Amino acid sequence: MNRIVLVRRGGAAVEAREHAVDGTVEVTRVPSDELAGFVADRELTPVRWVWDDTTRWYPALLAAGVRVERCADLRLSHAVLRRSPFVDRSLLDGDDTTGWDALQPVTAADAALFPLDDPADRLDPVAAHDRQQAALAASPERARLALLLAAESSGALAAAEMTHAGLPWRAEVHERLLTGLLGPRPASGRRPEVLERLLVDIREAFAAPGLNADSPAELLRALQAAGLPVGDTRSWTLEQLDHPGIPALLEYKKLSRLLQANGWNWLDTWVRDGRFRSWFVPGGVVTGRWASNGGGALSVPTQVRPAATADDGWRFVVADVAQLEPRVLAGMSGDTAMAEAARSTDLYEGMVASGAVTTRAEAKVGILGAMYGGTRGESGRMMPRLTRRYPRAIGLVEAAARAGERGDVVHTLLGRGSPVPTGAWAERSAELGEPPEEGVPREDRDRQRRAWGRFTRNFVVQGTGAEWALCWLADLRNRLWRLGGTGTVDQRPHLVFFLHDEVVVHTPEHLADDVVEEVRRSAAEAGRLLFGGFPVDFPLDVAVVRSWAEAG
DNA sequence: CTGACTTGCGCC
DNA sequence: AAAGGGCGCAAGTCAG
Repeated sequence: MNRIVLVRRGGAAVEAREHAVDGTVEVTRVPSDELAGFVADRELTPVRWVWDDTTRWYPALLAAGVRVERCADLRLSHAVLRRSPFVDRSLLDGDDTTGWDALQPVTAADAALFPLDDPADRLDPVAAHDRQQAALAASPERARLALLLAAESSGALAAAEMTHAGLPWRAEVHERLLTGLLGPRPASGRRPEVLERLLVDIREAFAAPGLNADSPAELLRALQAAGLPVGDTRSWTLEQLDHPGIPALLEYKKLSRLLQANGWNWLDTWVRDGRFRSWFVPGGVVTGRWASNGGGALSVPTQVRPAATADDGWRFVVADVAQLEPRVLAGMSGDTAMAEAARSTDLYEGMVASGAVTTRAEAKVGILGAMYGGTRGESGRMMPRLTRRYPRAIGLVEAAARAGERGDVVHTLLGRGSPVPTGAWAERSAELGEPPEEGVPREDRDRQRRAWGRFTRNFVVQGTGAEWALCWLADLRNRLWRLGGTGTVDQRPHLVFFLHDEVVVHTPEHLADDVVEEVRRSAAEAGRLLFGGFPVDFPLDVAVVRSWAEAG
């Protein structure tokens, strides 16, 4: 398949360098205002677009109604390759390597700034692409790495499309919900009346007339003055207390949180024209998970999800994977016993059925403890039994933890590397018998060492889970496009939300059943891509709904 | 005053 | 004795 490298040449033109499979290169100068038409034309036959950064190219193409099938995102690929233990990093060295290291994605908030002085314009995408291809070709694990890079780049396309489309959101539903819980929208700077009433009760109950319940420090002093033995003001802590003022305080905290995080200001800021508009940030987390920017898109509370409602004549298809990470762990470790338990729709029940544990609660706490490094209490007690039953799965996370504690780098199945640890505990000089850094007590260093081990333990599972999800998303994106017939991305079934192990597709109602089918097929395909013939299942919970709140 | 940090809580 | 991973966000707090 031909690759076309796009290079900005000032604001007015783009240079398109088409690399044919036989090695020849054809260079075309395209005026910027003709780029969308050029891309649309070349998309008629398979091609891979190579560009410095999807967030710098794709939004404008989408705005012009042009969708691309595949790309190579040099910024994201660079980030993966620079850290991968599968890569000879010296092959990536060039004059502008540090520039690629530092390159940040852009969001619409920056858009006004970046054409004038964009650091990306000081980078050479042609040379970077050559170096990346050479590094990939020289890797002993190039098949896995190539899959990771393709998935990462597809994710970048999906993210831009989701950002472009926005999540359907009915402001009037959201407002009704707020008014019902908090009272009418107050004047700016005032508390809603329900909060005011609760505050009166709280002040009275704790004999603290001027108390500002939004101040943790002030609140803590008031609680302690009332004789309550607390060291913080978390809801979970307060729930343990027996005091007549606590119910009102808990209610206040809950409603206050709703107001601050997803209240009227949130609506004003993030919802426009019936869409919640935030930015998905592929590769925003070291493990490979996505981050988000704006409106807290990764933590939309279930409380306000009723407002996420499909357009008239459309539906949401909401799908999530049950227990993604334990299944991924079974697959990547080749643990047949755990994979057997994963044959069940509920992996934890599968563990009970096999006799590994007695109750589902035990299974859950044990597995989560194994993946997060919890060794206290219940989950700690489960470990010997789990280790006997699932030696390869538990062995894999234990090895990752030990490697992290030594200061070593660990990697995901497809080769994403963990960061190199910094900090006094990780100084290699300590191993060479040199005195440890002044002023850092041994206990502190040991605690930091174990904390890093928990991070690397989780990294391998969370990161491989993110790879599975990326493959799922990438394959689903293409299947949805093929379902659609004609029209732009948001006129066909299209992704509107993605969060670690869950997707939401917005689709014309008559295609909803087809979308369900494609969601399932793409999940199966993701399993094949990562684990080949190894028999580990990824069952989905799928719902066709009008509102996001109806799912799950 | 701004900016950096802390606290607390939402999501997976 | 203590020992649970990853985020984003808003408000409060505090130093400069």
